[in-house]
Amino acid sequence: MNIAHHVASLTSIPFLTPPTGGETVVLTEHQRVELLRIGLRVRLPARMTIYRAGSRAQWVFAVAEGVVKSYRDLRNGKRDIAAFLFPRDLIGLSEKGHYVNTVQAVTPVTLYRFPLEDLTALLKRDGEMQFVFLVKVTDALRRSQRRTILVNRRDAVGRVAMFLMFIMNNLGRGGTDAHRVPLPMTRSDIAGFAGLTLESVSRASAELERRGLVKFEGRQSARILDLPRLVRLATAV
Amino acid sequence: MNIAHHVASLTSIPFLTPPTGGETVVLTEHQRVELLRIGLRVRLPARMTIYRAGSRAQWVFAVAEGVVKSYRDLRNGKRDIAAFLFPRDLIGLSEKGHYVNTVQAVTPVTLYRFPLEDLTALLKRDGEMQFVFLVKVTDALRRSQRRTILVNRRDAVGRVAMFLMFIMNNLGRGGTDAHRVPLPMTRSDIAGFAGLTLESVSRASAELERRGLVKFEGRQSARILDLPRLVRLATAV
DNA sequence: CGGAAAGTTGACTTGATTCAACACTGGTGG
DNA sequence: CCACCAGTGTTGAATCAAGTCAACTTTCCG
Repeated sequence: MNIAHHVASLTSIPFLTPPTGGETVVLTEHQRVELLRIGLRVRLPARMTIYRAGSRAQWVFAVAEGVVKSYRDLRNGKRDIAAFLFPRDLIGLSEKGHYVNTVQAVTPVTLYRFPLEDLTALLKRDGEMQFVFLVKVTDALRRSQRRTILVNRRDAVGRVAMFLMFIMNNLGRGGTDAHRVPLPMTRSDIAGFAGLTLESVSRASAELERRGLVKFEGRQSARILDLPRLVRLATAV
Repeated sequence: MNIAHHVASLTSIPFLTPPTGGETVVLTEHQRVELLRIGLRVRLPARMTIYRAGSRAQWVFAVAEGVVKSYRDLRNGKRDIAAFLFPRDLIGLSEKGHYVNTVQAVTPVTLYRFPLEDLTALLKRDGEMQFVFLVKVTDALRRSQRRTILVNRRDAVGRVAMFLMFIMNNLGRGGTDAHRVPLPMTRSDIAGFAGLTLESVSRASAELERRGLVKFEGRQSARILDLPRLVRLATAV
């Protein structure tokens, strides 16, 4: 696989409707080269911590392959999953020079690592490229808001349905089987993301299966049996 | 008041720790002028809708004065408050050319309105200015994530405490009385933001008052009586 | 002053959490 | 190769806090 490929394919939903509609590849060949000059490709095994909350923020990462989780451990012992990150997502959110979340590989991952200073310098120089990043962060903001809607729901079954839709929208491009949803994260991670306990996720999953909407195949994957009804349930709020 | 002042004072927490630490004014005189050339100052009364979810996204706004709420009406009749926006915040989040939330003035507001096309063109030309916007959106993302933590909490009292801290952090610069928290929004808005019902907000507020942490003075303002304990309660999660 | 909107309070319901016991899975070493 | 073990997930019963429904009060504004 071409090393440059994934950096090249940073895509996003622009502010302005693109002529074609939908997603677009937005980096030029030249920009790709510029990014690779300052970036380093890194491969990490599953479960590896990429950085910890509070540590000095030196890099921004772009996910090329795999799934990553971003979380915070709360005082009450719970773990709030701030986001799951997929190929083409950026990681490295910091505040006053320190990362705000801990980020960990869920699956084996390939990342591109950019020194923060070099990247900001490059972005300031190249307005078009920076715009790609701006759009990307805007997209992350939208997703964060959508997640809050998910967490605001009262019913566990609806939240899990919404979570499944969320994964489909992010890993759906897998191409193979449109009705198979990979679930590389643990139930505990799902619970943290959906604002539920692990037990509630388990019960809600069982309920979805009982209703014939979804079939869980092993713990790493689910099959959507009745997409329309699942969608209605997920958007019922 | 100088018309240019508020646009000029778009501030943010940069990726890189600024030399002085804390917030910084980041636009130069030249950039201010450029922005004002494409921007229009708008004053709106309280309750005025600035734009509706789903409508064509033509503008980006910067809040100069006042408080604004961004929300979505959900199918189940509830209203999810995505964010409260304060002076220096940007509004205009869109997806595929359409606004995702409805935005409404909570108090009388002054806004600067920028045509989306002109603004994007300007940003692409001026990498330094775009960086200010990038940082600002990054900041919004952080706040959105923090809000999710708030909503994830189980206890209503803690959520209201967290909400009060949130307002203090955003309107605290009012200067006058550090222990007075203005609450221009309705209880219903607070409920929507905190993921509670209006009744629960009412009861939680009463509880905070009973515990001697806060005194509600009318419905538009609260007085913090025991900040340390309130902070501990708000960060207990 | 009057009416509508906003907020409060109370009684009851509900569904997720909690606590606890049990089942499954994948990897390790005897 | 199998037995064991720890990590992960499931299921059940009881609890409890926020939601719901309803009556009432206060405030705001014409």
